Amino acid sequence: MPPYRDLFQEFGVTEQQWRVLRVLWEQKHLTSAQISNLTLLPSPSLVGILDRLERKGLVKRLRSTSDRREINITITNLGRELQSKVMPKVKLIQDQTREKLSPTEWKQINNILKKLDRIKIEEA
Amino acid sequence: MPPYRDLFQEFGVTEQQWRVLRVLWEQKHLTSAQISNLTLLPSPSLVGILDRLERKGLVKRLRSTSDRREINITITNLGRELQSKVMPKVKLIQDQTREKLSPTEWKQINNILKKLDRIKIEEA
DNA sequence: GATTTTTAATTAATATATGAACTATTCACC
DNA sequence: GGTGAATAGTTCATATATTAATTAAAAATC
Repeated sequence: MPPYRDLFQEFGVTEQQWRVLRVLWEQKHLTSAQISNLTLLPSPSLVGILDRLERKGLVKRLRSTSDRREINITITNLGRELQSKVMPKVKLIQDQTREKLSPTEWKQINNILKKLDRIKIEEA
Repeated sequence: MPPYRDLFQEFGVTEQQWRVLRVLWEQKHLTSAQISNLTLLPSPSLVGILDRLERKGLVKRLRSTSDRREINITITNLGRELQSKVMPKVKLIQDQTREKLSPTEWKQINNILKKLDRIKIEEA
């Protein structure tokens, strides 16, 4: 099993669920659309992902009072605890991955990916 | 909608279904396990993908007589027709993609991907 | 030759992706 | 100030991924 999935599974979340927690960690609250933009997860998928995160008590949903169409999503204390437990191990894996490429290759692939991302945006 | 998905949808197949047809195009028949290796599609997914391809009359399943555990999968004439209709348009899109990168960048990313692929195999 | 182990394909349960359609609000314009 | 267009979130139907479990057949071992 791939290293990240393996790690996350140990803590009972999936890779996509982690992506959501990750952006919620830094912003106090976000709407579903904002999370979708930050994580590139499609909003219909997000409904289920948030359901499952909520069921585990890792996030909370609160309807906005200013615009009653919006729903503010917040990470809970439990969610924060998870982050602090898992994040160090995530960093470890990241470092190991980066070490498998030379600094030059690392720069090259980042440039190319950036370039391809620009193309993607043009097409959208 | 991404260009390939867009194209395939016009002809009523998905990207994964196309990946299967693509490898069947060249070999007279393959087992599910062989298709899984060639396309990197997990075999449980393959069951459904082959079901849908079969329902559309694009492939056929035939139990092997030599080893009755195996099932030989063949592309039908209809499947072959689809290939010859769609393949030219696929090539067009491929060329357009390659043109968005310089020859140097193209080489760089291929080298890096090859390297990362080797890493993946090591981990497996 | 009967028992155990492997292997090929499948099923099952859960999670996610994709595209369309729908609901409730808000906004824009007349 | 009401009506139609835009927006946020959701639901729906279908397709696929993931992991574990299951079934049938073949191979290996004793």
